[in-house]
Amino acid sequence: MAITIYDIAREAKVGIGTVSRVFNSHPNVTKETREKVLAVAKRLNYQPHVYAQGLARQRTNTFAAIIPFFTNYFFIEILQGVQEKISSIGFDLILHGVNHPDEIDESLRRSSRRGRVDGIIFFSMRLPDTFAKKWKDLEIPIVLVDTFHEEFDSITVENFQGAQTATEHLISLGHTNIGMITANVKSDPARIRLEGFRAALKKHTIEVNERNIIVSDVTKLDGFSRDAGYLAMKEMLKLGTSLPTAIFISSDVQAIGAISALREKGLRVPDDVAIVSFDDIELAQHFGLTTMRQPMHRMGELAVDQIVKRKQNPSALPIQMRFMPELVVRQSCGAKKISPNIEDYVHHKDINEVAAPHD
Amino acid sequence: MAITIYDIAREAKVGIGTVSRVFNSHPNVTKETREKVLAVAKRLNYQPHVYAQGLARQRTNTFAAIIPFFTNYFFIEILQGVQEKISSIGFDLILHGVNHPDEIDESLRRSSRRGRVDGIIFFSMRLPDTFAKKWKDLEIPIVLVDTFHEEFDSITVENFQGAQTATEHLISLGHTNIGMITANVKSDPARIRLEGFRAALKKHTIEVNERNIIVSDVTKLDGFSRDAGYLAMKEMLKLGTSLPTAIFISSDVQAIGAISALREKGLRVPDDVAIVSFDDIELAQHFGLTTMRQPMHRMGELAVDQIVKRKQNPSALPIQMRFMPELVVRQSCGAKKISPNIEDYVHHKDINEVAAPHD
DNA sequence: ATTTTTATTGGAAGGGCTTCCAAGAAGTTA
DNA sequence: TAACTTCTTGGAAGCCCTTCCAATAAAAAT
Repeated sequence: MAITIYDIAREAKVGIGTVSRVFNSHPNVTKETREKVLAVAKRLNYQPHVYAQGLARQRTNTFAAIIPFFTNYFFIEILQGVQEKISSIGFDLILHGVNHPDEIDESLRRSSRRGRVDGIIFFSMRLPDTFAKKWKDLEIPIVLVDTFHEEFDSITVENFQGAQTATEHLISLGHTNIGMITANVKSDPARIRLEGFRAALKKHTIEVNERNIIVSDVTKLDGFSRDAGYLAMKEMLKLGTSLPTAIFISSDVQAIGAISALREKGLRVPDDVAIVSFDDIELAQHFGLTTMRQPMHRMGELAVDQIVKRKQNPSALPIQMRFMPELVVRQSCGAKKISPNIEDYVHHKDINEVAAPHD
Repeated sequence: MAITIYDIAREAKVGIGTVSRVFNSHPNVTKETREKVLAVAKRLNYQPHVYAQGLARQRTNTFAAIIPFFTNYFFIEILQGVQEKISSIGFDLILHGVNHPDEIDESLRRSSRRGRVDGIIFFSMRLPDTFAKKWKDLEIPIVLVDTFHEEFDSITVENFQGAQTATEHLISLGHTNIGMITANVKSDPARIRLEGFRAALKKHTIEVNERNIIVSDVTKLDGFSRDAGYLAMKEMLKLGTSLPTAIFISSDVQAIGAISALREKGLRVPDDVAIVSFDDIELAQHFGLTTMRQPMHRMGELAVDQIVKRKQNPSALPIQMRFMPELVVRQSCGAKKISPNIEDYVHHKDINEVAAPHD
């Protein structure tokens, strides 16, 4: 049924080796032979069999991405970078969404099956120790994004510095009663951002009021979710009149949830409470969030680059790439805009009114 | 290096056929042999080679999803359903993000390479005619989601009815000066929703004022984007005092953009302009959008089911599944809330309020 | 005890490609 | 012209499985 190189070889009156060489751009094929073969291949509508190639070549031209399932826009934006880069080098992407921590092992196992993929990009979750131990036996490169393990290549963001910058921005706006809402500190980024927050206050000799720090104990997505943000803010609102005038929130999605909670109480952002968050997902713009931008798209691209490099040089020492997040000033922090450009203005209103049109 | 069934056969002192049978749960293997083989396999940490299996079995246990690249949350929510279902049946998912219409052909070609995938799920875009013609030569099942072609299985939503329901909801609230913002009518859903809108007005003998209809000519994502919605509303605002008091917008993302434009002019939703949109992406909740819900997650799952069925019965007539979208009443339409409890609104209400999509 | 049936097993063939080796053709050099 | 290189080519072997067939062993029936 399907056309194979044998069919082509027969029709073109050449050997299968020659046909193969033509398709692999091997230099030692005369122009005439090449053209003859290509003509026949085209006529028969030949398509190489990817699995047969994979088996013979001992590689798959496929990478796997293991991602905590995309309820979270942060991952999607990274994934975009991954996808674009991957298809630009002619590879395929196998996607593993992990809905529950238990599935991590299963995903890793499936992906690390011999000959399944040529590399794994592992996102945000803590790499299980069991895997780290076994890994040396496999020959598959793996790169971590938004998570860290000293034995592997990783691409992360300077969470500490970023948190510090965010907090200092609030300080620079004159706030002294500053709080923080953090995701579950079982997650490294959450924990480190909290440390950065503390450090910033300390640096400016502002006393840390522990009651101003709400640590989420939500486990789903490690608390990097709107719900978690909403709940945390509800909790913080119990502070009543001593509510902080400014809050650093460990992610944009949480900030969005937190804003909902504030709105419920009739509090306005930034007038009553100034907010700075982290990530700069696309939505941050809608909500006018001042936030620490992570170059997510770029991180995705780099992950692919790095895995390719790692394949070429498996024994090099693990590389750690860290990005410095960038402060993006919008409206939620209440900073004066130097240039009131329209786009930002648009979203300013959303924060206060549109999302809850009526109550 | 890598362990093969030959290694296991040797160690376990059995034949390779027996080893294979053990792993394929073939019934005719004695318990002792099976256990012996499994023990050795475990000891050697055997992993079957997926490509070799694929080659021998003539199938891949992999599906491809071809998706307009996910700037649009609508797709992501469908993709979640797809992913969950796919991994629940032990298959893998190859993801093709299409950033530009030109890439559609390339993606289809790659996916339809012999032996690459066992099925294709194709989203939202118009299937190229060239492919439709060639398709019969391939033996790969394909199912369309959110797009239609009479020769293929498809899963869509009743856009006409949905648009009509949405519009009638506005009519039922007493509006008579009703407008519509639609995405690019090159997209079928956009066009059909417009037709439904017209039909609803006609049915209630409200004259259609063409100036109240803004058709986006944005090509990116066929105008199903925030920017497109923003621009369209800017356009509509030129109507000045004769601005419609209610607007049906062909998607949630556009509605979000449109609301921004309204806010800019100091207009409030729903007080000044009532809005109903379409999709019910997760964000709709946040913006309090009254919208027509599409069961996206479910559509994703069904797509997988259907492709499995189609594999079993390739010659059956194409099946067309259509969901009736459901009106979800929130705030943007100005309808009275039954329970003004804002907490419910933020988190739980929508979930309980809306029945599961019917089959 | 003998024949028939059924359960288990080994391993060749085959799936479609790449790659290596050997051989023949063509081109160089002296 | 002879001896040596360099190109080009065909096809066997190998990648790792599944599956089928034939063979053997065990169980059942006579």
